[in-house]
Amino acid sequence: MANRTVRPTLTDVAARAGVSKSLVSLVMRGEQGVSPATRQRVREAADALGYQPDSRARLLRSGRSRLLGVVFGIEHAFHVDLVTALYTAARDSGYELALSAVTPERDETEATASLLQDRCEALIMLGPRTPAPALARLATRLPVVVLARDVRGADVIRTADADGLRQAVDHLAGLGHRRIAHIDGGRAPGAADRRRGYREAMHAHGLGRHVHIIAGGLTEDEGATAARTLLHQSRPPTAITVFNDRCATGVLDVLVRAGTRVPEQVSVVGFDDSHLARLAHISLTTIAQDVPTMTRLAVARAIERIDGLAVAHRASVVTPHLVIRSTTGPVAD
Amino acid sequence: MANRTVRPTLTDVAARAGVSKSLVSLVMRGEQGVSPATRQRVREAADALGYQPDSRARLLRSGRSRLLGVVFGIEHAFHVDLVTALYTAARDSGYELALSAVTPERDETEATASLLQDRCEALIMLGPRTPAPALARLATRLPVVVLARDVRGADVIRTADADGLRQAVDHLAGLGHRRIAHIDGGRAPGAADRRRGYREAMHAHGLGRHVHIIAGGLTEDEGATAARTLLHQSRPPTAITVFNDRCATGVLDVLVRAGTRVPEQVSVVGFDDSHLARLAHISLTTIAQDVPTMTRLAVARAIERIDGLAVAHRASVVTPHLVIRSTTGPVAD
DNA sequence: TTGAAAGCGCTAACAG
DNA sequence: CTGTTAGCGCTTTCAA
Repeated sequence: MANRTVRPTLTDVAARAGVSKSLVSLVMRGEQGVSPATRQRVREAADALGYQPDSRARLLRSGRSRLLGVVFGIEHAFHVDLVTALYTAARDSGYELALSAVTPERDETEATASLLQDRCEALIMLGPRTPAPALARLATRLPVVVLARDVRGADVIRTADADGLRQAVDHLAGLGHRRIAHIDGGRAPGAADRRRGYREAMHAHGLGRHVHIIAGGLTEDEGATAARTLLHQSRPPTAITVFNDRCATGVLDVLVRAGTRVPEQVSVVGFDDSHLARLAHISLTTIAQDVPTMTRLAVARAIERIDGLAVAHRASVVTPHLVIRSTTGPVAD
Repeated sequence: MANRTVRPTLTDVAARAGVSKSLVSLVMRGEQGVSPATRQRVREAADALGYQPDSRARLLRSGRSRLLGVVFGIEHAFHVDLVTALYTAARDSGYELALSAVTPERDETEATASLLQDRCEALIMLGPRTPAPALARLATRLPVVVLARDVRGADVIRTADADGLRQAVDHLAGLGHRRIAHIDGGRAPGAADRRRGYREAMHAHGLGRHVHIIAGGLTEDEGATAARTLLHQSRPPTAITVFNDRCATGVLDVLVRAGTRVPEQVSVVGFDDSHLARLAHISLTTIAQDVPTMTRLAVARAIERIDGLAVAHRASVVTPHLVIRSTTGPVAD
């Protein structure tokens, strides 16, 4: 046979402690109304047996799973930051997180389906790519909180993307930059708003004729490609705002390799303040999404809905803030 | 009340189809011995109600969870690659993956405990930091497969670390390099073997007196620090082997910023072949761990143990291979 | 081929 | 404070 030891059940513990199952149940859950002596004996019996409650049975009986499903893209640096913070946010909520990763070979549909089978009570989806109607349909079955994407028919927690880019442009303009470019995120969630924020801020600073948007993307490679395009121009920009940190990392790399000094010759601003930006050797000036607030809101919203509180789907917009590091400086002239 | 729809149960489907619960159960599991007509009616009823089996109840009854628990460090690039591959490896195994992340605020103990509560049938642990005795104790309770770390008392799937570094040194020596340094991984899993492999290979090439090991680590920042140390030496090496890709990325960055051309002046070799190494703008020569093989072995080993097949704990050592990209070249003189 | 009944490990009423 | 009972949604005998 296997080396698998049969796991002790609540009944085993009860037998060993010489009490009823109910008492053991109460003790294990830390409920009140058990004499200290009994509590003590039960604890000892449980420890001796190495008893661990079976969450499946527990949840089956109580009709709930106390599980919050999280769908995330495991290769996205920012999602990783969000998941990390979600664990913290959920810590004292009475709910556990059930992770389901989207990988190149495992799509969102699959990731979601497995969470549904686990009877998660709500879904928190990070930057989902699922079409809005499908998302809305899903939201009729269980509470769905969408993070980092704007969509109707579900609860949304997102960053004020346009405002973030405004802050970036304000910062650069304040440093004297005029030729400020934007490497965008294409069709990625939030990209349209960030483009708009950039454009509006440029106009607000009277830099309308310097508006310059280049196709980028979410990845390092896409950033690198865009940066090369920029370098080959007759009059390259003195500052670049980039869709996200990951993409900005690619941009930085190309600049440095080309011998362009950052920030002396070109300033670069990212977006997200993901762990990438904080790396000492990158030290990227960026627009920080307020991850603790966003994740706290996401968990709170999910629970509200589970409790049947919220009625209409709401969108919470969280303000980002500028974090100045080493990739921005005064314009050289 | 909440917008939560009560999920239909097997009983609901049975009622609607006008058959017994047993039949529905058989149909849902695709078992034989049900007339086509009945099968058809049950299918329709299930679809009409949007029925989805409750995995918890199913597993409770059958006494199994068919779950493989995975403990991983969400911030480690290589773990992310492994998790991605594990999903693929487990796809047709009849088991599902249950992910539990280790974060700065959620340690391995906590990550493991939640998996145990879910009654995972086996644990796959990626580069665990848990002390060997604790790991061995855990392995007496359920099958534990350790990936990317060598430890007694559990099943181990790991890369031939020393051999990997030998390949790196062979490659560099073949390019004419003599002053080859090694930035190590300190106490990280595998670091000792990689150090040893480096040292042995250097001696094998008659380069014993050039052996030069510098304290590094697993992260970009640690690599950057080590690289700076190296640059400040009177006679810097012409080639550097680095503990892993992540650390090598930090090394590269410092070199490039210092105006050192790679590979013209200094060659760099990483380890892992994580997605970082493949980024076009990094294009790091590296020692590739055979991720598909390792993950396939890990899943297979876990299942063997669950089935009670394997007896003694075994260590499977997978051979890595050199992937030549753009960070290595002939020595300049 | 189909159905009835038992029970997985646990919690929630309720009674003592 | 403690024990008894019933049953969560499902699978699994066992009979029909």
